[in-house]
Amino acid sequence: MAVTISDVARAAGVSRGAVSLALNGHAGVGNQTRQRILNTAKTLGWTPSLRAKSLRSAKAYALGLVIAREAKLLGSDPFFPSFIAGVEMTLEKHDYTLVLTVATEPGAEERSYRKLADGGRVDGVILSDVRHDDSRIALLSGLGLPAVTLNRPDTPSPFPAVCMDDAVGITAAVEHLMSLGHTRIAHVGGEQAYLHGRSRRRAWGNALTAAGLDADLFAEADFTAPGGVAATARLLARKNRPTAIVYANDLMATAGQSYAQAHGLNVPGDLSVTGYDNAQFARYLNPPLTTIAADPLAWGREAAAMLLGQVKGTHDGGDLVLRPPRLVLRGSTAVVPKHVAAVAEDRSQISTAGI
Amino acid sequence: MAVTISDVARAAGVSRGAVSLALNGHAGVGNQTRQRILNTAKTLGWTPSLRAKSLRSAKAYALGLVIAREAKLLGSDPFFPSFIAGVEMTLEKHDYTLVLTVATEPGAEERSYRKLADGGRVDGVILSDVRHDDSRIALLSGLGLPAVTLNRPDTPSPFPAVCMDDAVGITAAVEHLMSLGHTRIAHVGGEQAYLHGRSRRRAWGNALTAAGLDADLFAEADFTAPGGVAATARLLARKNRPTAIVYANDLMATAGQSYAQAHGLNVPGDLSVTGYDNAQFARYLNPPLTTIAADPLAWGREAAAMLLGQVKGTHDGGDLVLRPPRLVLRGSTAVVPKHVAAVAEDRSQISTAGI
DNA sequence: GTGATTCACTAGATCGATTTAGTAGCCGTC
DNA sequence: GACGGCTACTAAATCGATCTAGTGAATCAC
Repeated sequence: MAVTISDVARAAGVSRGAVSLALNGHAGVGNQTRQRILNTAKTLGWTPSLRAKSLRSAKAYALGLVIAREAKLLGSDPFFPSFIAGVEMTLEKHDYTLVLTVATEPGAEERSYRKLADGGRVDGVILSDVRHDDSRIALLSGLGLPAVTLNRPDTPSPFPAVCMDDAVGITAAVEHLMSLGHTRIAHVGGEQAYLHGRSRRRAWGNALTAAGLDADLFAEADFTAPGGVAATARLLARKNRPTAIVYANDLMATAGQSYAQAHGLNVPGDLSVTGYDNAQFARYLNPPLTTIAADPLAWGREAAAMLLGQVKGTHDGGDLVLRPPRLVLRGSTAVVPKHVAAVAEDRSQISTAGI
Repeated sequence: MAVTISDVARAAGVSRGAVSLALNGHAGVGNQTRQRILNTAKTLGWTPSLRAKSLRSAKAYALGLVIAREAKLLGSDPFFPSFIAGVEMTLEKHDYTLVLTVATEPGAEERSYRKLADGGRVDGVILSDVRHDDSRIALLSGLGLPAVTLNRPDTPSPFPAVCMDDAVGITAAVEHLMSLGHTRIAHVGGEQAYLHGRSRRRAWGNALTAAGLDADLFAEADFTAPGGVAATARLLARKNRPTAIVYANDLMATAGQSYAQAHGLNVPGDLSVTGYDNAQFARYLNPPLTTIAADPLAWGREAAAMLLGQVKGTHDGGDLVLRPPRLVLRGSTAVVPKHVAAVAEDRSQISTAGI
């Protein structure tokens, strides 16, 4: 920090320009002079000032991530920490760092993006938790800030996307439950304002209708444990209660499973349950939770790589599709209870007869 | 970004210096000139270039946090996301941002600190997960980087600390268990290289010996679920198995409880269990987990505030002690099983007689 | 009424690196 | 031996803000 390029120049008896050329491996200095400069730089313990570099090159050497979450919800989200670890895996190979902003209040999100963009604190941002008709797309293109989105927005977006299809996992979960004889399969979804809330619901609905079943047992929640409890309570209070519930994340599944057990239902004997995320605690629940394992680490790694490419102008602009999450079978799913199966059998005969 | 202070100066018909004075509210420009400058700046949409400011003021306007964790462990830690949210609560009020680095490999940690310090990317760092004889203290003072530590290191440290005493909660947990009649109370600790691993163990031991009980049922683990399982297995395999286990975090408690149940033990009927962290899922376990609720949000908020004070030279150098975590009673703890209580009674009589 | 002081403002240096334009010296060539 | 072309380097501008020194004009004191 204290030692600058001028100090090196003086010590080596050359001009600042020569030092710059030597240190950056550019042509224009003779070999012995270059060596002398390199040696003195090393001896003096010179390190480049990122601040000077930034000003000169009009680059921040940093990428941004804005997380919009209520503060108290953040601790229970298994996604972001792993995702960020993935981002770092890419960044540590380059001379970039991650600037993280948490927007805990609704209005704070836009302010956060402006804060990152205005002063030129970052060279680009990763857009996560994409929402239906997401206003941030327009905001960022207005700000002229390069970006990469996690999954493709449902509005026209100038930014490339790194995609991980959550439909595949949900479809697998529903099909798994159907193969166990379930016909009344409910879904507790996250906020439908989020694209991943929507796509999970859609996948659930499609899998059911493709099998000729009704997709009517839906309850919207908010990805939180209390929300999961409330949604589960609504579903179980129905006259035609589900025999299986596909939750949009592990936290809601955990809370829902706990609620069902507290009300005398055996899981999976009376009710099968699946989650999403494969949180580490999920396999230690009682029963262990059948869930869907995504790969947030890879997602972070690739998103950062794509954004770097975007910033450096080497990215071609195309989307990248990652390997989809896979179903992890554990003890929270089992064959449909016999008496229910019998009833379902009756019904299906009746409905078949009715056609 | 495109519009600079020179543009404003030209448009307002004054010098760059005058614009700077006006925009920063310094004396030296007349009132009407100041207004004119402010207006033109607003009209042109000028925002200060953080890069130029940084170079000029030799400040980064950013604080750093290095998280050293294996990538796959990060998703299950309820501490950091909340902690970071707390840090942001403080930073968003100032013109600072958080630069986050994740060091997933052992050697990467020092590199991370150097990366933050060398280029002058941050003005200070928060030192978390303080270890016994922590080498980072010397590293950071060598680098001349201001810092704040979470809890006071056990080596002389020039940095102020924000402290949250985890002994209080553990002591409360042990006393709670003793009040339920337990005498064979084990502890599954985290790595003893961490100060919070040590202090929790010490608190457990002290509480037991203060009550005249032996603190011999200790098993070291690593804060992970598999580690919790292994440690629990070792404890339960002892001839004189514990009737209660105090775990150093919720994840290990969850895994341990699950292991005990899988091996035919009723929790809390045969074995009482307590955790630490009050992770959101903990109250939805079966049974709900008795645990210790810290306040990582407040910790982050105060640590950031202290570091900012440190950086700006307004901090007095003293430590700050936050309110200690509190015990949250749930269903995983209950009175000691009768037959065990009888045996314990016998023993205590014998040992008393032996004195 | 003259010297001192204050006010409002400007010119230019500065932070640390990169880059452009230019120069001195050397070699080769016709 | 004059010129072109090359290498190895230097001086100075540049990025965008801030800070220092200084200037001209107005005001004040005695």
